[in-house]
Amino acid sequence: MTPRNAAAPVPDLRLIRALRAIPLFSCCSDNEFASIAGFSRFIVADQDMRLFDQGDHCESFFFVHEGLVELYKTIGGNKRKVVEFIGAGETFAEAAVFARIAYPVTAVTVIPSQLVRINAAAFRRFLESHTDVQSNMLAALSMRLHQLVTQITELSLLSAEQRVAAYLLEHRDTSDPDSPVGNMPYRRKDLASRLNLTPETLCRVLGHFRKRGWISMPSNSRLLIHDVDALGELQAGNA
Amino acid sequence: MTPRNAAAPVPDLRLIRALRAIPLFSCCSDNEFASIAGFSRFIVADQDMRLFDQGDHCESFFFVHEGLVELYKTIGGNKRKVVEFIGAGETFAEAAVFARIAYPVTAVTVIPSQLVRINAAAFRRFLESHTDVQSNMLAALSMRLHQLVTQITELSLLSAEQRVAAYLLEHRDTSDPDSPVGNMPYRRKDLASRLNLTPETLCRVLGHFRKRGWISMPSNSRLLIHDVDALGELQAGNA
DNA sequence: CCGCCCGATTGATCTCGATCAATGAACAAC
DNA sequence: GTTGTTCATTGATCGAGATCAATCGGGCGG
Repeated sequence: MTPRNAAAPVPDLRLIRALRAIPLFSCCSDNEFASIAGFSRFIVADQDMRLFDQGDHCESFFFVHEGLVELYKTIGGNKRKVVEFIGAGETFAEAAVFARIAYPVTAVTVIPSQLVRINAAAFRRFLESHTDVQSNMLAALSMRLHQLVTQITELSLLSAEQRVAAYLLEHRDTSDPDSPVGNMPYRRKDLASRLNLTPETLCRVLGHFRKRGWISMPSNSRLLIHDVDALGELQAGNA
Repeated sequence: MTPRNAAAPVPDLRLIRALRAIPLFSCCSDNEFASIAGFSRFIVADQDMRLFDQGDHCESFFFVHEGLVELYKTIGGNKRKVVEFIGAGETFAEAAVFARIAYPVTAVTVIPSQLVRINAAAFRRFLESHTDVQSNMLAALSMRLHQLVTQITELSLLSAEQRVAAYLLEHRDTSDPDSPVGNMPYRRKDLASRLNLTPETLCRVLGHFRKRGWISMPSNSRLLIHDVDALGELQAGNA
C-alpha cells in the first residue's frame, strides 16, 4: 500500500497509466483521468485471487490491465459454470453497477494480474457530467450483449468439436498473423466449463485435432493452430 | 394507416399513448414525447410478421406495446435458436443501435401485436441531450445482460425438467397471485428452442408435470401452475 | 533422486435427450 | 360433411457426450 497524507495523496503512476489504457476512457483528458484516479485503485493480484463473490453488494467494477480473470456463476450450491474469461484491455462487472444489483457472478484471477478497481457510486456520479463516456459505455455493454447472444447460440447449436473449433478461432492471438498462435493460460477444467464440456471431452477433442495436425500443444498453456481453414470448415458445416 | 398532409402530419394518438408506456422514457415530458414521436411509428402487426432479419442494417429499435415477439439466431444456414421472447412493455434491438452493428438476430411476431418502431440515428441524436434517458438505457441493457448470463447458466447446468420448471416459475403471470397462471401463447417448438429442447422432450416434460398434478393445460395456449413449490424444489435441488 | 499430489489423458460404460416413426387432434378450405 | 395440413402427443431406438475408473506425467519438497 502506498502511504498517503490526509491532505495530499501521492498520485499512483501505475494507476494513471492503466486508466489511459481503458477503451471506455479513450475520450478523456488529463484532468478527467486525474478525477477518475480519485476513486480508483491499482491492484496487483496473484493467481486465484477472489475479487468478489456472487451475491456480494456491488461496490466497484474492474479493468484488467494485465492478466486474466474468469467469471463463474454457481447454482444449487455445488455446480458452477464459467461464463466468461476477461483478458487484458477489458472491463467487467459494469453491468452490476448500472443495474444496481448484487454481483451475479464470482470473479477470480486465473493468472497473476494487474487490475484497476473503480468505485461504483463515484463513477456513476462522474458519468452524469461526462456524456461521451456514457456513450462509450452504452456501446461497450451492447457489444457484450451481442457476444453473450452468440455464446448462447453456439452452446445450443454446435457440437462439442464445433464449439472448441469456434472458440479457438474466435480467441486466437492475432498479434502474430504469420504463425497462428493461441494462448491458453487456463486450467483445462475451466475452459471446459466455459465451453459446456467435461474436461475429458475437451481433452479428447483437442487430441483429435492434434492427431489431424490442425493444432499442436508445445506446452500445457500454449496452443498453436496450424490449419485455420480446417477448423473453420468444421465449425461451419460438417460436424 | 392515417392519411397525412405533407405540411402538417396528424399526431398519432396511439403512438403517443404507446410511447408513454415505454419504461425507458419514464422521465420524459410532453415536449420530449412529441419530439420522440417525430422519429417513431406505431405499427400494427399480424402474427408471423418479420420485423427485421439477422444481418440487416440496423435502422430502428422496437417497443412491444401489445403482443409478443421472438428473437432467433440462425447458424449454418439451417439451424435456428430462439434466444428470447419479448413481451408487452419491453424493448428490443437497442443493443444493435448502440453497438452500431447489423441486427444479430431475426425478429418475428408470435401473435398479432402492436409495436413502436424508433429510428436509430434520430434516437442517438436525441440521447445526446437527454442524459436521464441515457441512464435508463444503461440500466436496462445491464439488466438484460444479467438475464442472458442467467440463461447461459441455466441452459448449461440444469436438466430438461429443471429448465422447464425454471422457465415456468420465472415467466409466470403474476397479475393474479391467487390462481398461479402462466400464459403460453407460443408455438411449442419455439418454446422448446428457447429452452434448448426438442418439441418432443418439452411435451414429455409437460406431460410428466401434468400427471403429477403440478400444472394443467385447459387450452393449448394456456397453462395453469398448481404447485409452485414442487416446481421450485425440482428446479433447485433434486433432478 | 525419490515419493507425493494434482491435473491431464485414455478407456469402458451408461444415460439423457435427440431422432425416427406413427398416431391423434385442431382447424381451414371447399 | 370431407379432405388436407399442421402441430401436439406418444412410443421405440439411437448416439453424443457424461460418468466412472485407471493410468500417466510433471512439478515440488524432502
